[in-house]
Amino acid sequence: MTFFADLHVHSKYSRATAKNLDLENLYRASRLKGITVVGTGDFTHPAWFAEIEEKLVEAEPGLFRLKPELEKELDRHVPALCLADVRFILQAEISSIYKKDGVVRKNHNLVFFPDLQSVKRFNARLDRIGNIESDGRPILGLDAEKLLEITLDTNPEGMLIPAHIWTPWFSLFGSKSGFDRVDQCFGDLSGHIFAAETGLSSDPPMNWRVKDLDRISLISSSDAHSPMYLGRNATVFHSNLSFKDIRKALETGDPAQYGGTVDMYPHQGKYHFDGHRKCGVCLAPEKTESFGGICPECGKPLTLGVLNRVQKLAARPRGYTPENRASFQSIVPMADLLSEIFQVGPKTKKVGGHYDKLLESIGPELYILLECGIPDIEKAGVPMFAEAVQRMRAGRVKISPGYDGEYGKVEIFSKEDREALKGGGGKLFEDPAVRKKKSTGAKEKKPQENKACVPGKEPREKEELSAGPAEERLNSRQEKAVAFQGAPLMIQAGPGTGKTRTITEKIAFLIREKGVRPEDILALTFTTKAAGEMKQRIETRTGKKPCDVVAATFHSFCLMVLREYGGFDPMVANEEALAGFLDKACAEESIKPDKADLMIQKAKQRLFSVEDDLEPLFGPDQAETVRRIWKRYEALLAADGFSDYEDLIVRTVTLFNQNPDLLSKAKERFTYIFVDEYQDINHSQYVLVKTLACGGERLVVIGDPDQSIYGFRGSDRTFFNRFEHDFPGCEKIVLKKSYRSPQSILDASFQMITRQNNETGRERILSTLSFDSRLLILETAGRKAEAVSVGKMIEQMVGGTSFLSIDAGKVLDAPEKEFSFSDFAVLFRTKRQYDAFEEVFSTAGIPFQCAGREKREHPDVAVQGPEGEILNHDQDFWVPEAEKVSFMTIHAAKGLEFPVVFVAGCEQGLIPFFPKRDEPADLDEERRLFYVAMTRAEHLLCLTYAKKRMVFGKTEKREKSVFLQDIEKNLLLHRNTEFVREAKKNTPKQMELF
DNA sequence: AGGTCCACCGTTTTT
DNA sequence: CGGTGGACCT
Repeated sequence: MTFFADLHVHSKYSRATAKNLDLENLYRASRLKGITVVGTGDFTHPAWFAEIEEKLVEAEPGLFRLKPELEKELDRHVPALCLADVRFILQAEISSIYKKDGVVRKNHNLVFFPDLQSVKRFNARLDRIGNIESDGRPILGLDAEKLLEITLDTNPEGMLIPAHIWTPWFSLFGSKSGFDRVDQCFGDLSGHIFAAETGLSSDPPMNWRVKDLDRISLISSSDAHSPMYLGRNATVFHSNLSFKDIRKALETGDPAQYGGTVDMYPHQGKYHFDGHRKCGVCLAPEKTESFGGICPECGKPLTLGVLNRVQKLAARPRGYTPENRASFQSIVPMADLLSEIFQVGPKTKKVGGHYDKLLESIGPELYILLECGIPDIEKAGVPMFAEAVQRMRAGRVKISPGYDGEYGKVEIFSKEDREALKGGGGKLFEDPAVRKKKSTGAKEKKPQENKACVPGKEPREKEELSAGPAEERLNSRQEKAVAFQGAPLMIQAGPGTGKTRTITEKIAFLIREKGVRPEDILALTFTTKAAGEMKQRIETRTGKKPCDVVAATFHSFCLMVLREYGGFDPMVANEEALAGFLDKACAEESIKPDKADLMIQKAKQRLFSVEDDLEPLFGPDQAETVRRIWKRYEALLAADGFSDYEDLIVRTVTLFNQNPDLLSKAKERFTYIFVDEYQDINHSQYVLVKTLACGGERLVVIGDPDQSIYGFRGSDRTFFNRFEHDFPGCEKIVLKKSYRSPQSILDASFQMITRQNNETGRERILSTLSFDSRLLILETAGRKAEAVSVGKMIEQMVGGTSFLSIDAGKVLDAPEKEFSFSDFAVLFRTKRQYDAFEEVFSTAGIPFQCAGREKREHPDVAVQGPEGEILNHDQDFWVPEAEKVSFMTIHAAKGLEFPVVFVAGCEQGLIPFFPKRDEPADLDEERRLFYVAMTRAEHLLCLTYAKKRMVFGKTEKREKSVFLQDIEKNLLLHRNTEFVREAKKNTPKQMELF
């Protein structure tokens, strides 16, 4: 049999869809339109799937029908001539946003299954990857290739069809974030892609020009967001009614089974031509070329349409027709024809009335438009309608093309036609003047030359760079730091100034130019991660792997020394064992284990022994208690032959003190000692460094005292400031160029941080970036509102156009940038703040990951790696490449950078944090924390705060952070929640294209 | 031993 | 508000 199918629709659970988009109305609309097989849409949505299970029953293999009792009820409201069978096919659309080959990709794919069980399994798998509840068309950070793999894995009979493959924002071939070829997207699985959806803005002849699509069957569907749009595009089948037969028809492309498509004129689609909706500029691709892709009105890049993109990928000329091509027919939806005839909107009562009348007297819409004889149409008595259908079938329609989200406009009758037809003249049928004509743009405007070319602004300052490949280039200060020799060196490296690069370059320089043996270089760090990264970068830079430079944490270095020089092999007790010892040691004492732990560590860090006078550290009240606990703790450790971490450093220092020979040996061995993050050094580590480096010129320390945020665990930045005193004759180099943040962010953070001691005369860091952005300050009602606002901003920015350019105040003075979820970080002072955000983001379907969240169980938040796999639940980990928004504490964010940074809770009590009620413990460290937070941003920094917040069970009024008062007003853009709402209202098009 | 009630407290975190 | 832990009870 021959039938029409509409294989891409949505339900009421998708964004921006009609509330009445339920199975009953899909059924009814299918009958009115003449569609036999209709997609269910949205089967991933739990509520919608429940409706599917409840209301549908299998009719033919893999196809479903409404339960008879429901059909019966509905039959009464359908014209007699439209009473035909309707079958549902299980269908959903998945929106994938992910990075591939370093580029953000966004595409939509249709997934079909022949049975409910498969859908259940499929949904269960997606549920672990992202939030499928929040929208009928879920947004997942899932690679399309992976999605295809999951589909086939769930049921090899299932099919995945890339949706509206040409739309700029979300599609396989989209100009904004798509691919050039099918195999770039689907890799080895490309063979399983045997069909693709043309979308409203392209039709088969456009697709025929692209060689990559030769083996692919084109389908056309409505992507209906309301029942009335159903069937505006459709696919024709000459097959049996079953899932298998439909699949086979598409897979083989056999003209005996697959009958091609019915398409609206692509010019009617929203993205056919190029242009700017706001500027009223609509251009054919050739014209766009002549303007260099720049809008002649506003000077920004034009939104390129589908035709443009097709031409870019097309190997064949316009009008190329392959052999054995499937047939296709162009239509104008009946409501549009009637709207044109009566010169009223397509949704008006008048159009509706005539529409109903036509269906009642002739039959379903597709039959009227495509098959019914003209005389029969005339009999229905709708004036001019038969003529309109005839012209449409002959292609005699004029359409102003759609562009940049604006639908194209259909014109069938000119003013003169209208007059003539009203006058009853029949001449028009032969009028050769009315041929198919395409406008080159209804509102095309003349270019304004001075505006037309606004390329990127000149960089703020010309970089003095040394020669060599880009990654090796250093600015003059960095170069000086690399080449400097002859005295201890301190490099002060503010945020984004290329600290690690300078240090690795210097090490590479010593090895390459100065003949220093790699194994004679010691690089000390505070974390294993930092040590690993350092090692890796040296390997990359020197091209030698493995690298023999001793890049190690303080603790692992000490362990090495104790083994190699001290002749003993300490065993460090694990966390569990240590906790056990502490528990025992604290039994019957007034100090709790975790407090005692901190105290003992503190004493060891200060190189106190258990016999020393502890009063200077803990006061007269607690000194003796601590001593008792400490003694017991040491005994317990010794009994099992354990050490704790601090012991490693203490013993190493002691070893060197007591054995000058060993010390000389160690000094001889390491001709160079590098210390990274020197501002985080504590007393015992400082003594160790000084012991090893004393008397030589071999020491290089690097760090930034403004980023010292670990005072609570012993770090003491005064060692950094004392360096010149400790190592007389040393050289100090300050790096002053930031490669990370825009100037306003640097200035704002500078103004804030220099207030710590009312500093004056310090030089600010200069940005090397060619754009700038003001800081957005967002005031929200409460913690939920704060999370919602941030979520909405992220949605808008991921959606395509930055919401930033919408606001007249303009936050970001930068070229349009594409953001993906991994580009965002939300930073918090406390982990407690995660809660509201997790809840809101889960509901909104925005993927996120929390860094360093411990002792929290969130089985509903699956931990997912970059491949969309579930990698395990035991250890909570944060994957930088995962396509997710990062939630982290400011502490955890140190050393990282993100295109867009939100700092949540910029209010008194959180930033600065008040441990008690009224006063912060260490205002300066809180200030430095905020400094670290602010300077993570590469493009945009948004500081949010809540006007009220629940604190210890009571809702409190909150004031914005005092730190914000230290920033000049002109760098800031203050907004409240309303702003987010407004911005959202103005940009519905990106996330909901159709 | 296991359960219930009430008082209390509430940051940041590496080795 | 919400989790923990000590005190006290069954």
